[in-house]
Amino acid sequence: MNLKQLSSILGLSQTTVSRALNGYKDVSEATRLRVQAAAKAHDYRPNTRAKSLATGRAMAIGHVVPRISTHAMVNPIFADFIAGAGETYSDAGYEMVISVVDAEDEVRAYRSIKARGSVDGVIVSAPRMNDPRIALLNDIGLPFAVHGRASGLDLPYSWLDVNNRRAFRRATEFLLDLGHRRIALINGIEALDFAHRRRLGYEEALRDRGLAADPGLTFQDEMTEGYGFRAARQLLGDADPPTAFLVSSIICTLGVRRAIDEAGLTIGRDVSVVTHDDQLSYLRNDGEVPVFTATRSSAREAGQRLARMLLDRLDTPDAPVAQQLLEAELIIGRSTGPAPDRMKSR
Amino acid sequence: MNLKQLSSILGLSQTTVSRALNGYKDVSEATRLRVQAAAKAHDYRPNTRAKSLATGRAMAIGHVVPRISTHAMVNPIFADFIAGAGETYSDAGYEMVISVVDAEDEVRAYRSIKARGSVDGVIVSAPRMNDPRIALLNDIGLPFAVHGRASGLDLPYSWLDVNNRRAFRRATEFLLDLGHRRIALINGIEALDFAHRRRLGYEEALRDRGLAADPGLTFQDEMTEGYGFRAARQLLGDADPPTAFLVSSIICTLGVRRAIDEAGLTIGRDVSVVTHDDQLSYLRNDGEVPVFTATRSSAREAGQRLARMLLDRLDTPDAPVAQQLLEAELIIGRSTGPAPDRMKSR
DNA sequence: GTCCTCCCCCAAAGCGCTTTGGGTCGTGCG
DNA sequence: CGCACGACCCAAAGCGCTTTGGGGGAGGAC
Repeated sequence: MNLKQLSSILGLSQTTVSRALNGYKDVSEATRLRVQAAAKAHDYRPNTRAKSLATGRAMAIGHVVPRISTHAMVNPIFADFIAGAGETYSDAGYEMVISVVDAEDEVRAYRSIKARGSVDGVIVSAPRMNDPRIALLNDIGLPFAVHGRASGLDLPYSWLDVNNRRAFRRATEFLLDLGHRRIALINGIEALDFAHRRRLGYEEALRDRGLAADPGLTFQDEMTEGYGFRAARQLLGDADPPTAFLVSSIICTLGVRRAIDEAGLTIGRDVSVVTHDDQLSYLRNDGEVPVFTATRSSAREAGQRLARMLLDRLDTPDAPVAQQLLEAELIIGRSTGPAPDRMKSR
Repeated sequence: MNLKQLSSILGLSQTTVSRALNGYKDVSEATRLRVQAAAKAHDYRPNTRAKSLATGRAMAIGHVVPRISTHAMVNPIFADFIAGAGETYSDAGYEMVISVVDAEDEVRAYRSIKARGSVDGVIVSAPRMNDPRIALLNDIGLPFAVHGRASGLDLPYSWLDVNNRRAFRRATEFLLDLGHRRIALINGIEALDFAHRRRLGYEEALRDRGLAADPGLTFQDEMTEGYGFRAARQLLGDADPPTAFLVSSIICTLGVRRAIDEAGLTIGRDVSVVTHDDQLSYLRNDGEVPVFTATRSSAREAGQRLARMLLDRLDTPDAPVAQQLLEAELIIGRSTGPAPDRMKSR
């Protein structure tokens, strides 16, 4: 069923039917109702491709996910984030298109997306420091919004970020208040902006107490369970092991917990752990008393909000860029306790 | 830069330029090269919307993810699966569009997808027993391929599945061989086909040894960490607790491990655990000796293969439906050992 | 009666591409 | 020489929609 058929059934012109369905003024209430009824009866939906060709709007938002040819990684946070964004899109009548592109030529990919015109805008994920994509997108005029920020750029652009620096600063202070002095940081890859900011927060808190960050206590890598395990195992085998771990992802934290268990230590008593918790739906860290003390911020909600932000931008392209900084809550769970050293020294 | 502009620059007709770029016969090698060079120089890409309107092919595949309004869940397996599929699409010049739809009216959603014509086919995930979507898609003539199967239907359709029954049968036999008699099954929701089949495999293995499945030992739910924890905690508190756990997802297994740890038991000695392992990229269960004994099958690879299957189907719609049954490997890790009861009884 | 407004409605152009159905050469063959 | 046939190329139609730019008719004001 297409417009032509529908309008001939109704004995009206395509113009009138189109206007009736799209809520234009120039059509009597009576015919509008008649058209709507017929559309529903025949289950008519305008063909997306034709519609977007005519209007110039694709009614779709792109998400570009880089494919690292060497090491195939799918961030589980991505799933929750996507789900949140997807809900917003679907409510607004938009579709979500995901392009998997070789990380090597992301630039080409964005140009191509623009030229092919299959989306109205894109969400940029996992910005690096001085991320070149932002300038590029500004250049080619493809609307976008960034999940995170890019330190070092002073271009204006729309973003939504968690206050990673403050969150990790608070988490570190919390551990310091408990008497911990050797605090390990199991971070994400620090070329990524969020990880960089988390380290800044960690270092600030230490510095404020007159402590220097021990480079031997900080790790950075792709935030897998295995990485968490290996880093923690190594640290716990040291001559002067940390009494607390600050971990960038709950996935990673699972590995840290495994290493602690294997070392025969008890979490929350012998060793404290604070994690960042993106509230992944399959890995909830909640309940009356959560398992892990955590800086908490919902990836799904971030997806919803950022999608909204981009859609608003498409509606009013001339509005100033929007920026949202979300604060992570510090949730006290059962994985933290007073530093054991301190108790001995009493 | 569009076709019109490009062809006027070249002093050729749009027809010729189009044919040159699309590899048609009717154009001399000289002009073809000239056209290709110009296209590259001006970074020309045909507009997707116009192209698909003209050809009738959207060059996109849809994935429909249901949104459960009450309980928002994002299966982390989905992320890996999607990533695999996305790679295949991108290599084939296809895009992936994800529609988040209210679970209540999935039927309407599929009809709408067909009518709007924004994709050439869809992947159906998480089929239930007698899943109505399959007949529906056959009816409306939207090409599709299913990740899993739907017990109870004898329609022909394309699918790719893991041999869940055999995998869980083998896993159960493995535990039985170790002397375990009380084996808990921490399953997914058994209205979903894969979970149903896993239970069948579990029951078959028990029956073959003359054992009846104890209903008190089997659980089913959304496969979260929390569910695994609660189920295992409850079971371990029983008067006659199981000596082994068979778990449907590694996420769930993390919760089971937590419960076992909290009960002061040692995994692989006091309690054995076998899990299904989808080889999630952030939760690898590998290394020389994996942590968990597992039935292993890659979600990402499934995505790649199923995508390929659907694309092939689009190319040759009249070919018979394709079906692939993958076998899961049984990987022996450190989470299993002889049943403790048996040792006592020596 | 005439003119002007509204109110509804429509024909046709246009979005950027593919594809049909010719055209125009030049060449080889009888 | 004339004809058939390839090899190249092109104009125009068409994909299904939106939108421009009217146009007819009813009603009100003069």
